[in-house]
Amino acid sequence: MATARKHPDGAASAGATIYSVAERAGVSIATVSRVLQGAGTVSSTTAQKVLDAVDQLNYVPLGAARSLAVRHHEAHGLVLPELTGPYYSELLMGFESRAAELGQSVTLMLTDGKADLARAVRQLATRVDAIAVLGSAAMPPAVARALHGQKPVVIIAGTPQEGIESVRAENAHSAEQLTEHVLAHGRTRLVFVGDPEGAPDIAERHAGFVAAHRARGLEPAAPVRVPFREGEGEAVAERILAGEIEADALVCANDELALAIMSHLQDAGRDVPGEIAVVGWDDVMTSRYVRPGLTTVRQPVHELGVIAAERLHQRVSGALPRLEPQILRTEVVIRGSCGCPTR
Amino acid sequence: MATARKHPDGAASAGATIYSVAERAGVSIATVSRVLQGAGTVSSTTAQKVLDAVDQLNYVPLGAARSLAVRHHEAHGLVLPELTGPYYSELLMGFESRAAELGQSVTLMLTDGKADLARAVRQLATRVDAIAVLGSAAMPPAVARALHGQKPVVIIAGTPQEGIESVRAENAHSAEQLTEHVLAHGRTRLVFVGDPEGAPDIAERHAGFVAAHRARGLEPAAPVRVPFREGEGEAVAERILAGEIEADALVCANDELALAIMSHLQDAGRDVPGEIAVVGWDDVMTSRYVRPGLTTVRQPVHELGVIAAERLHQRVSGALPRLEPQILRTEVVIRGSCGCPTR
DNA sequence: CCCGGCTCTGTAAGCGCTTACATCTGCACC
DNA sequence: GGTGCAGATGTAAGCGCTTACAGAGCCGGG
Repeated sequence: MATARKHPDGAASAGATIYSVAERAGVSIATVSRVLQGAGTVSSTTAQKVLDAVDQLNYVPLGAARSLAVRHHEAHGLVLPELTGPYYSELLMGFESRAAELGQSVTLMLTDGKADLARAVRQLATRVDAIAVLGSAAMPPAVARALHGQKPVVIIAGTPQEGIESVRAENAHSAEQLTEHVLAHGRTRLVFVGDPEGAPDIAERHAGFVAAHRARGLEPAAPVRVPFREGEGEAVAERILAGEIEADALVCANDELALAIMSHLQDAGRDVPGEIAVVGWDDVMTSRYVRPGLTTVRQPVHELGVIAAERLHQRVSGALPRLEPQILRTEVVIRGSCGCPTR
Repeated sequence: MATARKHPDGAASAGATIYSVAERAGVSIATVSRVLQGAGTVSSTTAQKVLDAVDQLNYVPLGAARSLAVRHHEAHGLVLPELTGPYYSELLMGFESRAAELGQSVTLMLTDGKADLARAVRQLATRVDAIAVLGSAAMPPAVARALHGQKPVVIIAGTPQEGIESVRAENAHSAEQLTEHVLAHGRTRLVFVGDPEGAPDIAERHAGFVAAHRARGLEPAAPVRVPFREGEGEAVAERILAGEIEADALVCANDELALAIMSHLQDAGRDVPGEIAVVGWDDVMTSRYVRPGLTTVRQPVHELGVIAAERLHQRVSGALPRLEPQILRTEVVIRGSCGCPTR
């Protein structure tokens, strides 16, 4: 009846193992495992003994050992560029909540500021069953490809790559709608602010911008290519104030940019939207608070995260990759900065 | 010379193991491990053979197996309530960046909306070497205590608990300073908005609020106890508009609250700061953009995250817990909403 | 020419779990 | 009273790595 014990030490609570628990409860490690996993049949009196022992020893199973045995990490990886602004946070919240529901931990990796990205990603791949990557994350395509084939991968809001699953929000159509809305206000010199080559979704938004012009037989002006940094907004505003950029409406690639420009312009005494209209993208919190309210586009960011976690889990559970990109609907939010009297 | 191989299959690249790599490279698994870990001495020609094999098989080591062998997860856990607003994101970014520098992955858990918190935390404990918990995370103290003793724990911005390491930003003193600043503007009916019992840092801020009054021989009014939700701000504003709350200055527990109230008040035609001053806490992005700019307090949130990651790592590496709480300095940011002409 | 001491590589023993399979009860049934 | 079966438990074989230890070459010095 003596319990097998290659593990002589039963002391250190900090190092309690399934063996010490088994010994203390007077059962075999198999029984302990069964009780803890709720698998198999165990009499209730035995189960109680085990539970007591677990309690007394303050036993926490070693995840790595279980992972090795079951051959699953029970964890999903998420790769984001960074976390400023509400976009990524919201996405992460969606991802985490769904992953947790599915019993998966989430291991986060931020790419910005990382010296050796490839190494970091490879290291991540080592500890998770599947990985979701934000399209805008500065991830060498080669890395993404290497990952794929090793682990299920889904790309969020990025250019779909051959054979890699992807999910994103609709961009081009709403951009066209938004642009058309501004044009309908009678504006004629619209300028797109943001770098279409900087990220795939920006490219799409720009495409919508162009399409709206073409639909009216207009030729769109060249975009003002700037990165997302808040500081860039000021710079753009300066160029406008200096007359370097001529425009009566600005279609910005995101709200941060739009807000910075708008605020700077207003400080310089310009009338927004009177002299110049400004619209953004993302519907961040600030956009509701500034005056005039910023007209923008709302994306189902939270849901993007949820879906990514969901797909990952299904793939890990053996589902086949979904061939075509999943595209979620967005919504134009009209406030005052476009010229509408709304508020 | 034949390589040991209990593992007959050498096919499936998706399932490449150290055995298949070893076999392919014509060496033993020990050598493969040495090459990959950069430990021990391996001739460069052998190393190259291994590297080639790794490449061809697209081999990704199984983290769980390594963790089990080295008896470290090489991962830190971080428990936050949620991720809206810049506070938690910034913290997380600090945490992640430092953890990554130290070669640790970060596994994130969000408590809001989690049905079985205790279970979730226990599950987290299973997969990481150490855990940082945000003080405001709705974590049953019992859980925190159970964790502690199992794994190193640090509490961020929370009430220090017996024997548990903690790090936070200074609150009481800056709150006193901020309050005194408002009082110095000649305001007499200040009201604290926020629930001192809701979170330990709020309690401290309230204490500072009270102290500033006492220092002038004034008796502070009772706080308006409301939670953080943005919606609550509107409700408070309504109560002020209705004359239910009498005040010529509002000291709010955080910026979200302050902004919501201020914006609502302004929409109703009230003059801020003319009729009523409003100050907040956190210096979120929006606070720079609204007019008047919101006077607030800036905390070294990023650094809080960095330090937490740092301490965790040191503890895992055998360092003793730091006895007294580490307290970081904050900074009052004066803008216009307090009555200053600044801008 | 032998030997000590390198350098490089292989052998094998775990790390702490899960789980298929074997074993052992006890009990209902004939 | 024997048979069969279901329920409860134990046995032991891995899961894929790391690493202490040992062995095999090889070099130079005495």
